[in-house]
Amino acid sequence: MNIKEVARLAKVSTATVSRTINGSDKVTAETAERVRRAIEALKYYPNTNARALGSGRSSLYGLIISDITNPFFPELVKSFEDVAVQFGQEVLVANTNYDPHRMEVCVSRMLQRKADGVAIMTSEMEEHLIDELSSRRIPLVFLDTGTPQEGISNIAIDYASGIDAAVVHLTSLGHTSIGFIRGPMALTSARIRYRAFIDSMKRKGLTIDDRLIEEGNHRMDGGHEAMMRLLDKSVRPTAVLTSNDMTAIGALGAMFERGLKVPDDMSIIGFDDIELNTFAKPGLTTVRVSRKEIAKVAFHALYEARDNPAARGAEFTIQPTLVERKTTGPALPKRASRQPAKRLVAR
Amino acid sequence: MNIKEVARLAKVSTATVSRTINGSDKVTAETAERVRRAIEALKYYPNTNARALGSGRSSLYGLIISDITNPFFPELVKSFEDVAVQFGQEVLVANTNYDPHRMEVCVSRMLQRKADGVAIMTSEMEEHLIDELSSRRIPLVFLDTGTPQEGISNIAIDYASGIDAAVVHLTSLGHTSIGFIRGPMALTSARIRYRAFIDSMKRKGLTIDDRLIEEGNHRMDGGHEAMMRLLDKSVRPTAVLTSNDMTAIGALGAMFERGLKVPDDMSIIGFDDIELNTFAKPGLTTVRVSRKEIAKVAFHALYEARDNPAARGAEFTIQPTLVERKTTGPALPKRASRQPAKRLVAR
DNA sequence: GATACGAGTGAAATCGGTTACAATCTCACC
DNA sequence: GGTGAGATTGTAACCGATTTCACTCGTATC
Repeated sequence: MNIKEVARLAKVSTATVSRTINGSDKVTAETAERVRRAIEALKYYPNTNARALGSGRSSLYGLIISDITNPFFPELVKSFEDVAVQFGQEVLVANTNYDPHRMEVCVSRMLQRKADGVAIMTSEMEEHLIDELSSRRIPLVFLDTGTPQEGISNIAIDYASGIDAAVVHLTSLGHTSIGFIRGPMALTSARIRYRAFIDSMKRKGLTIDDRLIEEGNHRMDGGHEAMMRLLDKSVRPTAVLTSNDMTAIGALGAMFERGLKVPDDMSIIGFDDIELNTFAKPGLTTVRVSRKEIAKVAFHALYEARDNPAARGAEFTIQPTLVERKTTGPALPKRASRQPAKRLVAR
Repeated sequence: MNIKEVARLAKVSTATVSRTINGSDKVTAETAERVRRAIEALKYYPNTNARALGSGRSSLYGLIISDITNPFFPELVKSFEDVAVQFGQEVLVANTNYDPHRMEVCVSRMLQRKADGVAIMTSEMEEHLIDELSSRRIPLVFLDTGTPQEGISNIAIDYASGIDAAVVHLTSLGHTSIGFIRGPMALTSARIRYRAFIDSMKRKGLTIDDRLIEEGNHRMDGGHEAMMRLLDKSVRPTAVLTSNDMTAIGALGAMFERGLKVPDDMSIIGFDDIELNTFAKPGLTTVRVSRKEIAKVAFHALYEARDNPAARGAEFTIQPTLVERKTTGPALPKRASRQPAKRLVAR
C-alpha cells in the first residue's frame, strides 16, 4: 500500500495521487474522486517520512519542556497540540528532565527530524545548542528568556505587572507586612519573579523585611518547609506571595498543619494558576499566566516564521492577571485567640 | 550537511558513513574515527526521515492517551519516554481528548509515521481502528481492555485485588457501611472498578446499599457533587471508596465544605495514586496503580514484539497496592453533634 | 607460489513520496 | 482548419539515508 499501488488502481500517475492528497487545485474533480476512492479501497496512508524527505517540509513543530509531570506543562502541551492540529501540523514533545544532557538529546531530535520550528519552554538552555538550531534557520521561540537574541522570537511574561497586581490587591486589603517565598535562585524564572516582587514593594513604598523572605524549590514540599520556617519566626507577615502555585499549595498545607486559617490568619497568593487551584481548599488566589495563550502565541510565531524570515525574532508579551479566589482577605488585627488547638476542633 | 558531504570530507563512501553511524562492526577503528571527526566538524545530524525510509524502521513508539491534563497520564508519559530513551528509541505522544474523531487522527498519525509499536492507554477505542493497526502488523499493547484479542498484548490491572485490599483495610478498621462513588458507566475502566467493588463486598459478606452508591465523572467536580448528594441522604456510610483519586479529592473538598472531618466522620479511599495525593490534606489513602510499572511493561512488550512476532498477544498483570495515608481511620460511633449548620459557622 | 577466505569498502538500487518540466488535451478565436 | 493559451496529467529527477552485492586486499593454508 504505497502511492504506486494507489496510482495503478486509480489509473493515474503517482504525481496525480500526490497532488490529490495535498489538495493541489490542478486536479479535476472526477480524477480526484477516483483517486480518493482508490485510497479508501486500499486503506492507504501516505508515509510521512517519505513525504518529509521529498518535500523538505516536516510539518512537525517541536516543543521542548522541562518535565511533563510539572503541573505547569500539561495544559501548555495540550493547547499547543490543539492549535497545531487545527493547522494540520504535528507536534513533537520532548522533556529535558532539567538535565542539560537530555536537553542535548532533545535538540538533536529536533534537528534530526527536521522540525519546522521549535518552541523552547524550559529555563535551562545552553548557548551552543541555540546556535545549533538557529544556524540551521529553524524558527525558534523561547518562553521568557531574559536575554533577547537576534532572529529568535521570545514570549515575555510581564511579571512586574502580575506581581504588582498581587501587591496592590493586598495593600488594598490593608496588608503592609508582606512576605515572599521565592524559588531557587538558580532558576531564571524564580529570579525574575523575586526581583519583580522587590521592585513592586519598593514602588509601593513598602518595606522589605528580609526575615519575611524564604526560599522553596517550586514544589509543594519546598513551599511547605519554607512556610514552616516562616511560622517559626518571631515576626509574621499578614500576607505571603509565592513564586509559584505549587509553593503556595505547600504553604497552605503548612498553615493547615499549624492549625492556622487562610485567609484569616494569613493571606496567600500563588503564581501561574495551575488547574489544580480551582479546587484547592480554599481556592487559591493567584496570578494567572495563561498557558493557552502562551501556546497559541508560540505556535503562531513559529508557523508564521516558517515561510517568512521577516517574522523571526518577534517579541510577544503575556499579561498575567490576578485571579481572586479564597486565600486572600482583609488584614486582620492580631488576635489573642491564636491557639492552634481551638481551630483544629472548629474544622 | 548530508551524508554525502560527510563522506566526501572523510574520504569514504556514504555506505561507510552509514555503517559508522549505526555502529556496524565492519568498519576499521581508524576509518570510524575519521568519519566521526568529519561528522563533528560538519555538525552533521542524520536525517531521521531518510533513515526511516531507507531502513523501514522508524524507531518510533506511539503512545496514545486520552488527555495529558488528566493527572493519571503525565507520569505514564514520562516513564514511557524514559524507558524509550534508554533503548535509543523515540516516542510519539498523541491525545485523543476523549474524542473518537481525534482518536482516528491519532491512529492515522501512527500509521503515517510507521510507528514500530503503539501503546493505547485510553478507554475509548473503535474496532475498525484496531484492525487498521493490527492488520499492518504493528505491535500493539492495550492498557486494561476488557476483551483480549488475538495478537494484541494487554496489560491488565488486577482491580479485584486492589479493591479487595481497600475493603479489607476498611473492615479491619471496623467499617461495615461502605459507600462507593463510581465513575461514568460509559467508561470501561469505571465499569470494571465498580464491578470489582460489588464483587469484593459480596465476597466479604457485606451488604451493598444502593443508597450509598453515587456516580461522579472521574473529575474533582463530579466527586464533589457526588459526595454532596451522599451527605444529603438520611443514611451515611462510615467509609467511601471512589473510582479514582480525582473523585476522592473532590469528595474530600465536599467533606471540608460541610465541616466534616476525614477520617473521623468518614474514611475515604481513592484509586490510582496520582502524584498529587502525597500532598493532599490530609494525605489520601488510595490504591496505587504504578504508572511507572505500566509504562515499563508496555514499552518492553512493544520492543520485544517488534522483531519477534511470537511475543505478540502477551498478557501482563499489574498488581495494585494499598497505600495507607491519612484519610482512613477506625469506624467511629455516630455522634449527636452532626449538624451541618454548626460546622458551617465554624468554618 | 597458487588458492581460498574473510574483512573492509564502495557502487548503485531502493525506500515512498514531491515537484520541475514536458506532454497532451480542450476549447475559444480568428 | 489552424493557432495559442490554459488546464490536466505524466515522466523522471530528487530528497537522504540504508543495504545488497561486488570488489579489493591482506593473510592463512596447502
